[in-house]
Amino acid sequence: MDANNSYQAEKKYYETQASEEAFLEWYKKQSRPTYDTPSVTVDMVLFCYNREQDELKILLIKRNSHPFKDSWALPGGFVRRDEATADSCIRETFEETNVRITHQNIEQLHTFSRPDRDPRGWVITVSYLAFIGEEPVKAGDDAKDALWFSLNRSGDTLVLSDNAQKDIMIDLPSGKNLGTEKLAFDHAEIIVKAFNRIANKMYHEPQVLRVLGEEFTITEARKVYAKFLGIDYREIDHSNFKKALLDYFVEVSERATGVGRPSKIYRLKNED
Amino acid sequence: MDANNSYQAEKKYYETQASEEAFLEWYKKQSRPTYDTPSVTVDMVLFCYNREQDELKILLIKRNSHPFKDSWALPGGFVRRDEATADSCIRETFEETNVRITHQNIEQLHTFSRPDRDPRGWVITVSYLAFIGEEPVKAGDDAKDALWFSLNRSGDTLVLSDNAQKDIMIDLPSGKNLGTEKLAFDHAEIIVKAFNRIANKMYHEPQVLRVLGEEFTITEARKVYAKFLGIDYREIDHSNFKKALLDYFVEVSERATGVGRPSKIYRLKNED
DNA sequence: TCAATAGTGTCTCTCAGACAATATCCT
DNA sequence: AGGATATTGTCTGAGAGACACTATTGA
Repeated sequence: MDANNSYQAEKKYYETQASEEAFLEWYKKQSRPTYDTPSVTVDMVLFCYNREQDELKILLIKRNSHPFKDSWALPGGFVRRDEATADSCIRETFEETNVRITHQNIEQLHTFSRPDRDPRGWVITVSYLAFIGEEPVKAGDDAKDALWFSLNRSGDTLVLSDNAQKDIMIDLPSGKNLGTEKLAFDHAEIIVKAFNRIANKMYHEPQVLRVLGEEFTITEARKVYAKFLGIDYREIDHSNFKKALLDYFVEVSERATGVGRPSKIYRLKNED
Repeated sequence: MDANNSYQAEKKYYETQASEEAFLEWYKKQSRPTYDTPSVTVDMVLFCYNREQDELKILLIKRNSHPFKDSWALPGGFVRRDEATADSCIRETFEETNVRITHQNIEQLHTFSRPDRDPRGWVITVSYLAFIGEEPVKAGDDAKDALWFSLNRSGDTLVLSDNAQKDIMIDLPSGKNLGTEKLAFDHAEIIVKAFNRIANKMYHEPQVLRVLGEEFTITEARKVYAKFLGIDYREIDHSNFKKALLDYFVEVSERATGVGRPSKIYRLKNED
């Protein structure tokens, strides 16, 4: 206790009496942690869209180690020293799934900190959101598998599906897993947060359309929006949709392939 | 190296071979930290409004210990084990300033993680935003002072002022301190983030009006909005303003005091 | 009665949404 | 030619913003 008292006195001296330089020098010499510190992880909610299948997709990995071994989870992992969390997120996504994201299309979502959200102990996670044109994935060392799951909204339920996998179902209002196949940690909640955020912002920040890659047609954009609204794309009027979003688009070229009148091709305007 | 190799083998065994129960038991016995972990703090951006002075205010504390001793800073501090960050934020705000916040009017803002944002080393901060009717403040043990600073927007500059203190100036586009009086850490950036967030959302999420306490008049609400727009409140048309926001209000009573026709009193409707 | 304050009403212009018409391609 | 797909154009009703008017109070 005496030792502790003298440590406290010393601490107080450096914190309040000494110069800032002296304080920092002293501080760095201390081995005892001033406070108990949590681990910090990042999680990435990454969306893409497949034109042929008309499917909105979300990237998941299968965990190959405890906890939640063999469960599906968002890509992510521990933040390293000298890394901003956005960088960790980009790095981990690449390591686990071989998908390269840039700072352009990454957006911070929310930080989840329930003290019991990780069975290993105290782990806080900073979640991110991004959109990318569909890319091949390849599970890295840290993951047993990596897969684009189709994501469909049916009323208040999100259904994540893949032919070879059991469906994962999430209740939108509560953010809870519904079926037997459960996502790791609180990742269902994170996905719901991302989904709602996108649906709310899409009409004034159409970054979602990056799932279509650089270029897209009005109808393709309608299809993507329809996925977030949980409706058929034909319920979104072509003319009105175009009027609402044309300010964010730049026309780049004319024709395309396929049946019917060729569509014009657009890009997203650069950041406002 | 041999010791380390065998540790790695053991780790791999528990992570990938053993049962989850066995893994967790093993995990909790480990003394060596699996990863280097950052400290995590919270910061609170708290706004209020003083009717007599017609001033929007923000709560700052004067730091009484290094680093940034004697600088003004947002209330906040280290997150403790078994605490969600929102709880830490409420606790620290109370400890440092004697102001009680509830979960009702607290909203997560952003997590700041630049690795060099704290001279002590690796510290990540989760920032929060809240509104409260004006309350007396009293500096706690951790702070040398606690004060409501008036906040005025003049073009692209935020000016934080108090009669007895030097003005603090922040450039809105860059989030940088302008004058000689500088805020601690990256707190200028956090305040700018909060300010912009409020200004963007005010017309469809008028939670800002909680700075007026429970009840308020249309004109009082206009005055608060004008502060965020950096204009005189008379530039906001009474009639149009009311039309735009009436859906979020409930009329509670009629008359008030003062010169002129008595105003009606409103409350915010409960959460949608 | 006048100035100050606040609430109510009106006019116009714009925009969102429903729907109709036209254009271009494939078979 | 006919069906499919996409673009362009029109009509209407609701809402935003400018502005004028009325109501209530204190001096």
